[in-house]
Amino acid sequence: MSTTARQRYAAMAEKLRKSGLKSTPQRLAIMRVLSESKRHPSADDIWRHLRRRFPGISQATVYRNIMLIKSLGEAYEIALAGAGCRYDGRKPYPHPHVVCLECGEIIDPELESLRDMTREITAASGFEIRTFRLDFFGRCPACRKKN
Amino acid sequence: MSTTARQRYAAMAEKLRKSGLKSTPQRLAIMRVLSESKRHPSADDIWRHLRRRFPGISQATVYRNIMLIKSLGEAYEIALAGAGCRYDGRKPYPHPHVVCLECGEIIDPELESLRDMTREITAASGFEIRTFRLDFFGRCPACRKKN
DNA sequence: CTAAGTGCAAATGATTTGCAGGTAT
DNA sequence: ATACCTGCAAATCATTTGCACTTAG
Repeated sequence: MSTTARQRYAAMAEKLRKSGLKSTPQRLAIMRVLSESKRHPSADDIWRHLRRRFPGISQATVYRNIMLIKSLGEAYEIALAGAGCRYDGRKPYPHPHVVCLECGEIIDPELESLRDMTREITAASGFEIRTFRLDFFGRCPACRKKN
Repeated sequence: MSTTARQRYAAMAEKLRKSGLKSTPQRLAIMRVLSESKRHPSADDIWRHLRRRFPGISQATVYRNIMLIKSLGEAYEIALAGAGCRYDGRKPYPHPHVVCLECGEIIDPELESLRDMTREITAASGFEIRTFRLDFFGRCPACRKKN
C-alpha cells in the first residue's frame, strides 16, 4: 500500500489547518474515519460510527464536513445508483470501481486502458474531459465460487 | 441512424402488448416521448411535455410508467450525480455518456476501447462483469468556443 | 472577543405510495 | 366485470438549511 491511513489523515488535517478553518473535534474525527475506512462509507455510516464518541453529533455536521472535505480535495464522492452517496478519503480523486452485485464489495482496479479511452473520447467528440465516473458491476471471485 | 423513433416506439408498444398489461393513452404517450427524445429527458421533463395533451397527468403516473418501461427492458436509466435520473428510450441498454458541465448536453460516444477495458478488469480482478456505468464530464466543443 | 461550527428541527427535492374512483380488455 | 391504472395528496429518504447557542483561535 503506497499511502497509509496515518499519512492520509495527516494530509487532510494539514490541508485543513492551512485553509484557516477550524479544527473541531468532530471535523477531525470525520477526517479520521474517511482516511481509515476502506469500505467507501456513506454519510450515515460515518454518523453512526461517530455517535459512540460524540453522542450528540448531528447528521448535518457530518454532511457539512464531508462537503467541506470534498471541497478541500481530500475526499471523493461515489454516487452509486439507487442508494445515497458514498465517500472515499483514501483516494480523493476520480477512479474506477468494480462493484459485486451479490455481496456489495467494491474494488478499485488500476486500468491501463482508461487513458486510451479518454483519448478516444476527446478525438471522437471534441469534448475537453475534466472528470469521469466509471463503475462496473458484476460478481466477485468469491461469489462466483459460491453459486 | 440505424433505428428510427418510429421503430423504437413500435417495439415498445409491442412489448407492452405482449406483456398483457394495459395500453393506456398515458403509457403510450410516455413511450412515444422516450422513443423520440434525443435529450435523455428527466421524469419531470416528460411530465411537463405531456401536460399539454393530458392536462391532468400526474408525476406519479410518469414515474410509475418509466419504472414499468424500464422493467420491460425498453428504457435505460442514466443516474447522473447531483440531479435526478434521466432516461434513454432510444438505446435501452447500458452505454457510455459524455456530459457537458456547462450546457448539460449529453452525447453517446462509440468507444472501441470499452471492450478492452472490460477484458482488462476481468483479467485483473477476476470479476464476471455484468453491466457498467461509464460517464465522462467536460466541456463540449460549443462551450469551449464560448469562453 | 468573534467568526466559524454545532445541534436541532424544519425545509427540500426527487421519487414513492395509499387510496378512491376510472378504464382497457 | 374486474384487474389494472390514474390522479391526488401524503409519505419517504437522503440531504440541506435556518437559527440560536457554542467554541476554536
